[in-house]
Amino acid sequence: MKLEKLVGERFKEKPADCTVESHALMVRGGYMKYVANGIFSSFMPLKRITRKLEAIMRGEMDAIDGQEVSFPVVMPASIWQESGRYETIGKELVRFNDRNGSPVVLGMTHEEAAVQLVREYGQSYNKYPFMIYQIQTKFRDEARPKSGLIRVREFTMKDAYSFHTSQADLEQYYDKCHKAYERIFAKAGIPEVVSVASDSGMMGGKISHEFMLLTDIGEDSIVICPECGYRANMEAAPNIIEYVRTEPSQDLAKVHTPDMHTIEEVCNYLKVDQKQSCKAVVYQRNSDDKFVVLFIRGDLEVNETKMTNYLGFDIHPATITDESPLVAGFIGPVGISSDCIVLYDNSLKGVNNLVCGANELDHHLTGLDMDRDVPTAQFHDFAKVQEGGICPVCGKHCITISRGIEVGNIFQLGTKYTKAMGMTYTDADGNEQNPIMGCYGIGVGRLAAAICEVHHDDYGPIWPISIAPWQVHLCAMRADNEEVRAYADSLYAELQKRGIEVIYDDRNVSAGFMFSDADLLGVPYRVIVSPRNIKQGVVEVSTRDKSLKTTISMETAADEVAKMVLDALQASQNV
RNA sequence: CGAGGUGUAGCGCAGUUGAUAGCGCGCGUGGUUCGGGACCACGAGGUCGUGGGUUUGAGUCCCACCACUUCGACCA
Repeated sequence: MKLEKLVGERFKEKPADCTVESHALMVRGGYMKYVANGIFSSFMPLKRITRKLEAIMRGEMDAIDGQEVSFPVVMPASIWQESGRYETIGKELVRFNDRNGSPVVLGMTHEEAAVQLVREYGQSYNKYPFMIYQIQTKFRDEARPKSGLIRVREFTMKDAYSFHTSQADLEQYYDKCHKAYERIFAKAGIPEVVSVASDSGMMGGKISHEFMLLTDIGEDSIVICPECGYRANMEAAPNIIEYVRTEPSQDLAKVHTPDMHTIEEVCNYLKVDQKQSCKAVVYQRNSDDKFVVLFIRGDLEVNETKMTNYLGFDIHPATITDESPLVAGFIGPVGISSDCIVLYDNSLKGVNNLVCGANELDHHLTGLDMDRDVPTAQFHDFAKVQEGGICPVCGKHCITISRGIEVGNIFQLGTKYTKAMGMTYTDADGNEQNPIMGCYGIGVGRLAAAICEVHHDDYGPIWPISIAPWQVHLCAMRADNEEVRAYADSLYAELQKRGIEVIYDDRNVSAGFMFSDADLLGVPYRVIVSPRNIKQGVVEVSTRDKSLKTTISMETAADEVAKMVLDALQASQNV
């Protein structure tokens, strides 16, 4: 490929709306173009990267007996009604009517389609287990797309669905898939991806893992124990509490706390540690705005996912008005309105001598003793784990919290979809059973962006050779020089003859211009032919990551470069 | 959905008290250059987001709407 003919432009200035480097570099490097909110078109360099990522995924999916299939982008609402998700999923699922007025949806995930495809096939136990997968477009009408390809509305996903006749078989396959995923990320050049225990959310099922690439721009918080290796998504990490009780237990007393609405203000005023306070965090049920009040120790933050999971319905932060049965800023467990759902976090269990709201304007209570004053309280875990918190596995105070990009996930779905959609098989004893499912996803574009995010410098991406759009970036400096052109042309042909993917820059432009473009394309090997080098009978070879910079003889350049590339490629696949 | 911000050439932006719409990059032509985004000359390119209003006159002031964007909410 000649760079001169490559469609798409590279430019110097950082686009105004880019908040992350991968976004800026991929726009500046001519990889993609904005179309609409959360929707991009790709140019050839990105297409070549994603094609290679997809090839890696195909290889690994095929290796664990996956069969590639294709599900539709537009599906009849009926199969989503069968699973129940037509009603339960929010506006991310795009629903519209076809010309006949029949409701249809845009595929945002394909469990329904997978069950629909194989429910006739899988009627006997002896067809199991099997796995089907596809690599295809998904559309999710996200509320807030951001960070370039990291969070978009339309994207390509590798999604796989496995079917089993026993939980043990699912677990065994799940583990195989887990290992396949590790190989995929290692081959794609980011072996540092870690799997973390996660919350299953709308997918259903119990066990699930997310594959996280740790970087500060990540949207997820990950709880890590450096001592024992425990890792979990913040959403799913249990918060362990140390039991704290002080003696003697004081009597309840009302204190005047004028205009003090936050727990910080109250604690500063009363000169007590926030750990000796009980704060109220108020939500409302989405369906009818009924108030849900959570009492939690003052220094902790609420994990809303845990609340939603416990409650079994969705909530949103409350709007408290004068008509509400709550006194904003002064809510406490003693004498709280019975017109709300009241929850207590584990952090308050058995604790005494707390400061809390008095359910009366400008007043708080001191001396709250949970056992004595709120004897009916039931305690559950609703808090976020904090930096330095207690590891739920090894019990040490060493939890660290990192940010990560979720590049893939795997779920043990169980029978949620097969049961809802009436997929059954006859087992060896002649009984009807629902197959047990697992599903396994990787976002292709997000993966490309995530790799860029952790593999770039100030000048552009540094693509791992396994997924780089090309393997060699050949620069003919002073292409108006006959010798340069003749030699570079022949080297271009010779490298291609040896199976090397070459992007060839023979434009008659200045060196800086040429190098800047090469940096933006991030091709791992750069080969420079120039009058200066020709005089010395050499070509220059360097790697994009600057780990290698050398010269080799013009006579053997094609063979040597080809060997370097093929060796590096081979090494990247030995994982 | 809540709170901010921004809409002016392909991109990044300036545009003062209301009076001929500008700069840089990019693009085209010609020339000079040539190892880290060179330079000169000439040139093309604009319904100033949309609609309404005020005014002799609106990119600029007022109102409404739309789009985008940042932060939250939400999210396999």
